[in-house]
Amino acid sequence: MAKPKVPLEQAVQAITDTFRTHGYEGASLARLSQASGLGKSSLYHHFPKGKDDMAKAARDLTVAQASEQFIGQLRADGDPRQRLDAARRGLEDFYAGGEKACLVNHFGVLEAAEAIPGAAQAMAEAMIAAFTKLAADAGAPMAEARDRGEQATADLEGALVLSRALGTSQPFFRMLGRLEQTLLS
Amino acid sequence: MAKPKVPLEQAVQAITDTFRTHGYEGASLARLSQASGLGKSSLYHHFPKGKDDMAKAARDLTVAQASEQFIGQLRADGDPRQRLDAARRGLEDFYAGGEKACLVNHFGVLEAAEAIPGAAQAMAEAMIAAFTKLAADAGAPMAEARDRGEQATADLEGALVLSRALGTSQPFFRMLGRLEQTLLS
DNA sequence: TGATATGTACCGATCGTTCGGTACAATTCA
DNA sequence: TGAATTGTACCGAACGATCGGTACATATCA
Repeated sequence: MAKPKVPLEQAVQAITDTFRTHGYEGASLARLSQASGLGKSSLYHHFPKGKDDMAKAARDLTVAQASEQFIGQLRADGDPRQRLDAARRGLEDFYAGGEKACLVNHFGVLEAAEAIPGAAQAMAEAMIAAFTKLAADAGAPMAEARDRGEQATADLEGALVLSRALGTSQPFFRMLGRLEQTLLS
Repeated sequence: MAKPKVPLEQAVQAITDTFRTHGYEGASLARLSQASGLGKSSLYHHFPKGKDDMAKAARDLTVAQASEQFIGQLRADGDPRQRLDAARRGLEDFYAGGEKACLVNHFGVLEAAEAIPGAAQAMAEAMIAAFTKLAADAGAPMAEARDRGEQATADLEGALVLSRALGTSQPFFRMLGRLEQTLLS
Protein backbone atom coordinates (compact mmCIF):
# COMPACT_ATOMS: atom_id res chain seq x y z
CA MET A 1 0.00 0.00 0.00
CA ALA A 2 1.05 3.56 -0.59
CA LYS A 3 2.00 5.81 2.26
CA PRO A 4 -0.56 8.36 3.32
CA LYS A 5 0.90 11.82 2.80
CA VAL A 6 -1.47 13.15 5.37
CA PRO A 7 -2.78 10.87 8.11
CA LEU A 8 -6.47 10.39 7.36
CA GLU A 9 -7.37 11.13 10.96
CA GLN A 10 -5.74 14.51 10.67
CA ALA A 11 -7.54 15.22 7.40
CA VAL A 12 -10.91 14.36 8.94
CA GLN A 13 -10.14 16.71 11.81
CA ALA A 14 -9.40 19.52 9.36
CA ILE A 15 -12.58 18.75 7.42
CA THR A 16 -14.61 18.80 10.63
CA ASP A 17 -13.11 22.14 11.63
CA THR A 18 -13.95 23.53 8.22
CA PHE A 19 -17.60 22.48 8.53
CA ARG A 20 -17.74 23.95 12.02
CA THR A 21 -16.36 27.33 11.02
CA HIS A 22 -17.98 27.77 7.60
CA GLY A 23 -21.16 25.70 7.82
CA TYR A 24 -22.25 23.10 5.30
CA GLU A 25 -22.67 25.39 2.32
CA GLY A 26 -19.68 27.53 3.20
CA ALA A 27 -17.41 24.49 3.34
CA SER A 28 -16.55 24.35 -0.34
CA LEU A 29 -14.49 21.55 -1.83
CA ALA A 30 -11.72 24.04 -2.48
CA ARG A 31 -11.66 24.98 1.20
CA LEU A 32 -11.94 21.39 2.36
CA SER A 33 -9.06 20.50 0.06
CA GLN A 34 -6.87 23.31 1.29
CA ALA A 35 -7.66 22.70 4.95
CA SER A 36 -7.02 18.97 4.78
CA GLY A 37 -3.95 19.18 2.57
CA LEU A 38 -5.51 16.67 0.21
CA GLY A 39 -6.25 17.38 -3.44
CA LYS A 40 -9.84 17.40 -4.56
CA SER A 41 -9.57 14.01 -6.19
CA SER A 42 -7.84 12.57 -3.15
CA LEU A 43 -10.81 13.65 -1.09
CA TYR A 44 -13.00 11.68 -3.46
CA HIS A 45 -10.77 8.67 -2.98
CA HIS A 46 -11.42 8.65 0.76
CA PHE A 47 -14.99 9.92 0.55
CA PRO A 48 -16.49 8.38 -2.61
CA LYS A 49 -19.81 10.17 -2.27
CA GLY A 50 -18.09 13.50 -1.95
CA LYS A 51 -19.21 16.29 0.29
CA ASP A 52 -21.97 14.27 1.93
CA ASP A 53 -19.52 11.59 2.99
CA MET A 54 -17.20 14.23 4.39
CA ALA A 55 -20.08 15.73 6.34
CA LYS A 56 -20.86 12.29 7.73
CA ALA A 57 -17.24 11.86 8.78
CA ALA A 58 -17.39 15.27 10.43
CA ARG A 59 -20.57 14.24 12.23
CA ASP A 60 -19.01 10.99 13.45
CA LEU A 61 -15.83 12.67 14.64
CA THR A 62 -17.83 15.37 16.34
CA VAL A 63 -19.99 12.83 18.17
CA ALA A 64 -16.91 10.88 19.24
CA GLN A 65 -15.08 13.94 20.49
CA ALA A 66 -18.15 15.36 22.22
CA SER A 67 -18.61 12.03 23.98
CA GLU A 68 -15.00 12.04 25.01
CA GLN A 69 -14.88 15.63 26.17
CA PHE A 70 -18.19 16.35 27.88
CA ILE A 71 -21.04 13.91 27.15
CA GLY A 72 -19.10 11.06 28.75
CA GLN A 73 -18.38 13.18 31.81
CA LEU A 74 -22.04 14.07 32.18
CA ARG A 75 -23.09 10.41 31.98
CA ALA A 76 -20.37 9.04 34.24
CA ASP A 77 -20.90 7.61 37.69
CA GLY A 78 -20.19 9.67 40.76
CA ASP A 79 -21.09 12.97 42.28
CA PRO A 80 -23.19 15.11 39.90
CA ARG A 81 -21.38 18.30 40.86
CA GLN A 82 -18.00 16.81 40.06
CA ARG A 83 -19.34 15.41 36.80
CA LEU A 84 -20.62 18.84 35.82
CA ASP A 85 -17.29 20.45 36.63
CA ALA A 86 -15.49 17.96 34.44
CA ALA A 87 -18.04 18.47 31.66
CA ARG A 88 -17.63 22.22 31.87
CA ARG A 89 -13.91 21.95 31.34
CA GLY A 90 -14.61 19.66 28.40
CA LEU A 91 -17.17 22.08 26.94
CA GLU A 92 -14.73 24.97 27.17
CA ASP A 93 -12.27 22.88 25.25
CA PHE A 94 -14.70 21.44 22.73
CA TYR A 95 -16.11 24.83 21.77
CA ALA A 96 -12.79 26.65 22.16
CA GLY A 97 -14.30 29.11 24.61
CA GLY A 98 -17.27 29.80 22.37
CA GLU A 99 -15.24 30.45 19.24
CA LYS A 100 -16.01 27.15 17.55
CA ALA A 101 -19.57 26.67 16.43
CA CYS A 102 -21.78 23.62 16.93
CA LEU A 103 -22.71 21.27 14.10
CA VAL A 104 -26.17 20.95 15.64
CA ASN A 105 -26.68 24.49 14.42
CA HIS A 106 -24.94 24.21 11.05
CA PHE A 107 -26.38 20.83 10.12
CA GLY A 108 -29.87 21.89 11.14
CA VAL A 109 -30.06 24.34 8.24
CA LEU A 110 -32.40 23.22 5.48
CA GLU A 111 -29.78 22.57 2.79
CA ALA A 112 -27.51 20.58 5.11
CA ALA A 113 -30.38 18.59 6.57
CA GLU A 114 -31.25 17.32 3.09
CA ALA A 115 -27.68 16.17 2.54
CA ILE A 116 -27.19 14.51 5.95
CA PRO A 117 -30.67 13.86 7.24
CA GLY A 118 -31.05 13.36 10.96
CA ALA A 119 -27.54 14.46 11.86
CA ALA A 120 -28.53 17.58 13.74
CA GLN A 121 -31.33 15.78 15.50
CA ALA A 122 -29.14 12.89 16.62
CA MET A 123 -26.43 15.17 17.96
CA ALA A 124 -28.95 17.37 19.75
CA GLU A 125 -30.67 14.34 21.30
CA ALA A 126 -27.35 13.02 22.56
CA MET A 127 -26.59 16.30 24.28
CA ILE A 128 -30.06 16.62 25.78
CA ALA A 129 -29.95 13.03 27.03
CA ALA A 130 -26.60 13.58 28.74
CA PHE A 131 -27.74 16.77 30.48
CA THR A 132 -31.01 15.09 31.40
CA LYS A 133 -29.23 12.17 33.03
CA LEU A 134 -27.18 14.52 35.15
CA ALA A 135 -30.26 16.40 36.32
CA ALA A 136 -32.03 13.13 37.08
CA ASP A 137 -29.05 11.78 39.00
CA ALA A 138 -29.05 15.02 40.98
CA GLY A 139 -32.54 14.21 42.16
CA ALA A 140 -34.89 15.87 39.68
CA PRO A 141 -38.04 13.97 38.71
CA MET A 142 -37.82 12.54 35.23
CA ALA A 143 -40.10 15.05 33.51
CA GLU A 144 -38.33 17.99 35.10
CA ALA A 145 -34.92 16.48 34.40
CA ARG A 146 -35.74 16.25 30.72
CA ASP A 147 -36.92 19.85 30.74
CA ARG A 148 -33.70 20.94 32.39
CA GLY A 149 -31.65 18.96 29.92
CA GLU A 150 -33.42 20.63 27.04
CA GLN A 151 -32.96 24.03 28.63
CA ALA A 152 -29.26 23.47 29.17
CA THR A 153 -28.83 22.43 25.54
CA ALA A 154 -30.80 25.41 24.28
CA ASP A 155 -28.80 27.75 26.49
CA LEU A 156 -25.58 26.24 25.21
CA GLU A 157 -26.55 26.55 21.56
CA GLY A 158 -27.84 30.06 22.11
CA ALA A 159 -24.71 31.16 23.91
CA LEU A 160 -22.66 29.97 20.95
CA VAL A 161 -24.84 31.95 18.54
CA LEU A 162 -24.60 35.01 20.75
CA SER A 163 -20.86 34.75 21.23
CA ARG A 164 -20.38 34.69 17.48
CA ALA A 165 -22.84 37.52 16.86
CA LEU A 166 -21.32 39.77 19.53
CA GLY A 167 -17.75 38.77 18.80
CA THR A 168 -16.94 37.96 22.39
CA SER A 169 -16.76 34.79 24.42
CA GLN A 170 -18.55 36.34 27.36
CA PRO A 171 -21.97 34.79 26.63
CA PHE A 172 -20.37 31.37 26.39
CA PHE A 173 -18.69 31.61 29.78
CA ARG A 174 -21.78 33.09 31.37
CA MET A 175 -23.69 30.09 30.07
CA LEU A 176 -21.12 27.75 31.62
CA GLY A 177 -21.73 29.48 34.92
CA ARG A 178 -25.49 29.04 34.61
CA LEU A 179 -25.31 25.30 34.00
CA GLU A 180 -25.03 24.54 37.68
CA GLN A 181 -28.26 26.25 38.57
CA THR A 182 -30.02 24.95 35.49
CA LEU A 183 -29.15 21.33 36.15
CA LEU A 184 -28.42 20.89 39.85
CA SER A 185 -30.52 23.41 41.77
CA MET B 1 -43.43 55.21 -13.57
CA ALA B 2 -43.72 51.86 -15.19
CA LYS B 3 -45.96 49.33 -13.56
CA PRO B 4 -44.40 47.53 -10.65
CA LYS B 5 -45.33 43.95 -11.35
CA VAL B 6 -44.85 43.15 -7.67
CA PRO B 7 -45.14 45.75 -4.88
CA LEU B 8 -41.63 46.36 -3.59
CA GLU B 9 -42.73 45.90 0.01
CA GLN B 10 -43.98 42.45 -0.78
CA ALA B 11 -40.77 41.59 -2.62
CA VAL B 12 -38.65 42.67 0.35
CA GLN B 13 -40.76 40.49 2.60
CA ALA B 14 -40.19 37.49 0.31
CA ILE B 15 -36.47 38.22 0.18
CA THR B 16 -36.33 38.44 3.97
CA ASP B 17 -38.15 35.12 4.32
CA THR B 18 -35.70 33.55 1.90
CA PHE B 19 -32.71 34.72 3.95
CA ARG B 20 -34.37 33.47 7.11
CA THR B 21 -35.07 30.00 5.79
CA HIS B 22 -31.96 29.39 3.68
CA GLY B 23 -29.31 31.55 5.36
CA TYR B 24 -27.07 34.02 3.55
CA GLU B 25 -25.21 31.56 1.34
CA GLY B 26 -28.27 29.40 0.71
CA ALA B 27 -30.26 32.40 -0.50
CA SER B 28 -29.14 32.33 -4.12
CA LEU B 29 -30.19 34.95 -6.61
CA ALA B 30 -32.26 32.34 -8.40
CA ARG B 31 -34.16 31.63 -5.20
CA LEU B 32 -34.48 35.30 -4.31
CA SER B 33 -35.80 35.99 -7.79
CA GLN B 34 -38.31 33.16 -7.67
CA ALA B 35 -39.48 33.97 -4.15
CA SER B 36 -39.93 37.67 -4.86
CA GLY B 37 -41.44 37.25 -8.29
CA LEU B 38 -38.90 39.72 -9.65
CA GLY B 39 -36.50 38.94 -12.47
CA LYS B 40 -32.80 39.31 -11.97
CA SER B 41 -32.66 42.71 -13.64
CA SER B 42 -35.55 43.94 -11.55
CA LEU B 43 -33.76 42.83 -8.41
CA TYR B 44 -30.66 44.72 -9.51
CA HIS B 45 -32.78 47.72 -10.36
CA HIS B 46 -34.10 47.89 -6.80
CA PHE B 47 -30.91 46.65 -5.12
CA PRO B 48 -28.02 48.05 -7.20
CA LYS B 49 -25.34 46.38 -5.13
CA GLY B 50 -27.01 43.02 -5.48
CA LYS B 51 -27.16 40.43 -2.79
CA ASP B 52 -25.58 42.61 -0.13
CA ASP B 53 -28.21 45.29 -0.64
CA MET B 54 -30.91 42.67 -0.42
CA ALA B 55 -29.41 41.36 2.81
CA LYS B 56 -29.41 44.90 4.19
CA ALA B 57 -33.05 45.31 3.23
CA ALA B 58 -33.78 42.01 4.97
CA ARG B 59 -31.91 43.22 8.04
CA ASP B 60 -33.84 46.51 8.08
CA LEU B 61 -37.21 44.86 7.60
CA THR B 62 -36.37 42.32 10.28
CA VAL B 63 -35.38 45.01 12.76
CA ALA B 64 -38.54 46.98 11.97
CA GLN B 65 -40.79 43.97 12.37
CA ALA B 66 -39.03 42.75 15.48
CA SER B 67 -39.46 46.21 17.01
CA GLU B 68 -43.10 46.19 16.07
CA GLN B 69 -43.84 42.69 17.28
CA PHE B 70 -41.86 42.17 20.46
CA ILE B 71 -38.99 44.61 21.09
CA GLY B 72 -41.42 47.52 21.28
CA GLN B 73 -43.61 45.62 23.71
CA LEU B 74 -40.65 44.83 25.94
CA ARG B 75 -39.57 48.47 26.03
CA ALA B 76 -43.02 49.95 26.48
CA ASP B 77 -44.27 51.64 29.63
CA GLY B 78 -46.48 49.80 32.03
CA ASP B 79 -46.53 46.64 34.03
CA PRO B 80 -43.56 44.37 33.23
CA ARG B 81 -45.66 41.21 33.37
CA GLN B 82 -48.16 42.57 30.87
CA ARG B 83 -45.34 43.75 28.64
CA LEU B 84 -43.81 40.30 28.69
CA ASP B 85 -47.11 38.68 27.84
CA ALA B 86 -47.51 40.95 24.86
CA ALA B 87 -43.95 40.31 23.79
CA ARG B 88 -44.46 36.56 24.03
CA ARG B 89 -47.39 36.73 21.67
CA GLY B 90 -45.28 38.82 19.32
CA LEU B 91 -42.39 36.37 19.54
CA GLU B 92 -44.64 33.44 18.72
CA ASP B 93 -45.76 35.34 15.66
CA PHE B 94 -42.37 36.66 14.62
CA TYR B 95 -40.72 33.25 14.76
CA ALA B 96 -43.82 31.38 13.55
CA GLY B 97 -43.80 29.13 16.59
CA GLY B 98 -40.11 28.36 16.21
CA GLU B 99 -40.30 27.45 12.54
CA LYS B 100 -38.74 30.64 11.24
CA ALA B 101 -35.07 31.11 12.06
CA CYS B 102 -33.36 34.23 13.37
CA LEU B 103 -31.11 36.40 11.24
CA VAL B 104 -28.89 36.89 14.28
CA ASN B 105 -27.90 33.29 13.74
CA HIS B 106 -27.69 33.31 9.94
CA PHE B 107 -25.94 36.67 9.64
CA GLY B 108 -23.45 35.73 12.35
CA VAL B 109 -21.86 33.08 10.16
CA LEU B 110 -18.43 34.05 8.88
CA GLU B 111 -19.31 34.49 5.21
CA ALA B 112 -22.41 36.58 5.89
CA ALA B 113 -20.64 38.73 8.46
CA GLU B 114 -18.15 39.80 5.80
CA ALA B 115 -20.94 40.84 3.45
CA ILE B 116 -23.08 42.70 6.02
CA PRO B 117 -20.69 43.51 8.84
CA GLY B 118 -22.22 44.26 12.20
CA ALA B 119 -25.72 43.16 11.28
CA ALA B 120 -25.86 40.17 13.62
CA GLN B 121 -24.28 42.15 16.42
CA ALA B 122 -26.69 45.08 16.07
CA MET B 123 -29.74 42.82 16.01
CA ALA B 124 -28.50 40.81 18.98
CA GLU B 125 -27.74 43.96 20.97
CA ALA B 126 -31.22 45.31 20.28
CA MET B 127 -32.80 42.14 21.61
CA ILE B 128 -30.56 41.99 24.67
CA ALA B 129 -31.22 45.66 25.44
CA ALA B 130 -34.97 45.16 25.25
CA PHE B 131 -34.93 42.13 27.55
CA THR B 132 -32.53 43.94 29.87
CA LYS B 133 -34.82 46.93 30.17
CA LEU B 134 -37.72 44.69 31.11
CA ALA B 135 -35.68 42.97 33.81
CA ALA B 136 -34.47 46.33 35.11
CA ASP B 137 -37.99 47.74 35.17
CA ALA B 138 -39.05 44.67 37.11
CA GLY B 139 -36.59 45.63 39.82
CA ALA B 140 -33.37 43.82 39.00
CA PRO B 141 -30.11 45.71 39.63
CA MET B 142 -28.52 46.89 36.41
CA ALA B 143 -25.74 44.29 36.26
CA GLU B 144 -28.14 41.47 36.95
CA ALA B 145 -30.71 42.84 34.53
CA ARG B 146 -28.14 42.82 31.76
CA ASP B 147 -27.20 39.27 32.64
CA ARG B 148 -30.83 38.22 32.51
CA GLY B 149 -31.33 40.00 29.21
CA GLU B 150 -28.39 38.14 27.75
CA GLN B 151 -29.62 34.87 29.12
CA ALA B 152 -33.10 35.38 27.68
CA THR B 153 -31.62 36.15 24.27
CA ALA B 154 -29.34 33.13 24.38
CA ASP B 155 -32.21 30.91 25.46
CA LEU B 156 -34.33 32.27 22.62
CA GLU B 157 -31.65 31.72 19.97
CA GLY B 158 -30.89 28.29 21.33
CA ALA B 159 -34.52 27.26 21.40
CA LEU B 160 -34.77 28.19 17.72
CA VAL B 161 -31.70 26.10 16.90
CA LEU B 162 -33.09 23.19 18.90
CA SER B 163 -36.55 23.40 17.40
CA ARG B 164 -35.07 23.22 13.94
CA ALA B 165 -32.71 20.40 14.84
CA LEU B 166 -35.40 18.30 16.52
CA GLY B 167 -38.08 19.16 14.00
CA THR B 168 -40.58 20.22 16.64
CA SER B 169 -41.71 23.53 18.08
CA GLN B 170 -41.67 22.21 21.63
CA PRO B 171 -38.31 23.77 22.60
CA PHE B 172 -39.51 27.14 21.35
CA PHE B 173 -42.67 27.10 23.43
CA ARG B 174 -40.83 25.81 26.48
CA MET B 175 -38.47 28.74 26.12
CA LEU B 176 -41.42 31.12 25.98
CA GLY B 177 -42.59 29.64 29.25
CA ARG B 178 -39.17 30.13 30.86
CA LEU B 179 -38.96 33.83 29.97
CA GLU B 180 -41.05 34.85 32.94
CA GLN B 181 -38.74 33.28 35.47
CA THR B 182 -35.64 34.38 33.62
CA LEU B 183 -36.65 38.02 33.47
CA LEU B 184 -39.13 38.71 36.25
CA SER B 185 -38.35 36.39 39.14
C1' DT C 1 -40.77 62.62 -24.34
C1' DG C 2 -38.02 60.91 -20.44
C1' DA C 3 -37.74 58.34 -16.31
C1' DT C 4 -38.88 53.84 -14.43
C1' DA C 5 -39.37 49.00 -14.73
C1' DT C 6 -38.71 44.74 -16.88
C1' DG C 7 -37.05 40.54 -19.87
C1' DT C 8 -33.40 38.29 -22.49
C1' DA C 9 -29.02 37.25 -23.22
C1' DC C 10 -24.75 37.04 -21.56
C1' DC C 11 -20.30 37.22 -18.59
C1' DG C 12 -16.30 35.22 -15.73
C1' DA C 13 -15.84 32.67 -11.50
C1' DT C 14 -16.76 29.02 -8.67
C1' DC C 15 -19.58 25.13 -7.43
C1' DG C 16 -19.43 19.78 -6.65
C1' DT C 17 -17.91 16.11 -9.35
C1' DT C 18 -15.39 13.06 -12.60
C1' DC C 19 -11.51 11.65 -15.52
C1' DG C 20 -7.08 10.00 -16.81
C1' DG C 21 -3.04 9.01 -14.96
C1' DT C 22 1.25 8.92 -11.60
C1' DA C 23 3.90 7.35 -7.28
C1' DC C 24 4.92 3.89 -4.35
C1' DA C 25 4.57 -0.02 -0.94
C1' DA C 26 3.19 -4.85 -0.54
C1' DT C 27 2.55 -9.27 -2.78
C1' DT C 28 3.43 -12.76 -6.17
C1' DC C 29 6.21 -15.71 -8.55
C1' DA C 30 10.21 -17.08 -11.76
C1' DT D 1 16.63 -12.90 -5.09
C1' DG D 2 14.51 -9.72 -8.09
C1' DA D 3 11.29 -8.58 -11.74
C1' DA D 4 6.26 -8.32 -12.56
C1' DT D 5 1.83 -7.49 -10.57
C1' DT D 6 -1.53 -5.61 -7.50
C1' DG D 7 -3.68 -2.15 -4.74
C1' DT D 8 -3.66 2.23 -2.29
C1' DA D 9 -2.87 7.15 -2.18
C1' DC D 10 -2.60 10.92 -4.67
C1' DC D 11 -2.99 14.77 -8.18
C1' DG D 12 -4.07 18.36 -12.00
C1' DA D 13 -7.27 19.28 -15.44
C1' DA D 14 -11.59 19.57 -16.97
C1' DC D 15 -16.72 18.61 -16.77
C1' DG D 16 -21.59 20.64 -16.67
C1' DA D 17 -24.17 23.42 -13.63
C1' DT D 18 -24.86 27.30 -11.01
C1' DC D 19 -23.00 31.27 -8.74
C1' DG D 20 -23.39 36.63 -8.41
C1' DG D 21 -23.48 40.23 -11.65
C1' DT D 22 -23.87 43.14 -16.20
C1' DA D 23 -25.49 45.02 -20.83
C1' DC D 24 -28.99 46.45 -23.40
C1' DA D 25 -33.26 46.61 -25.77
C1' DT D 26 -38.14 46.79 -24.82
C1' DA D 27 -42.31 48.15 -22.44
C1' DT D 28 -44.93 51.20 -19.54
C1' DC D 29 -46.17 54.99 -17.46
C1' DA D 30 -46.41 60.53 -16.19
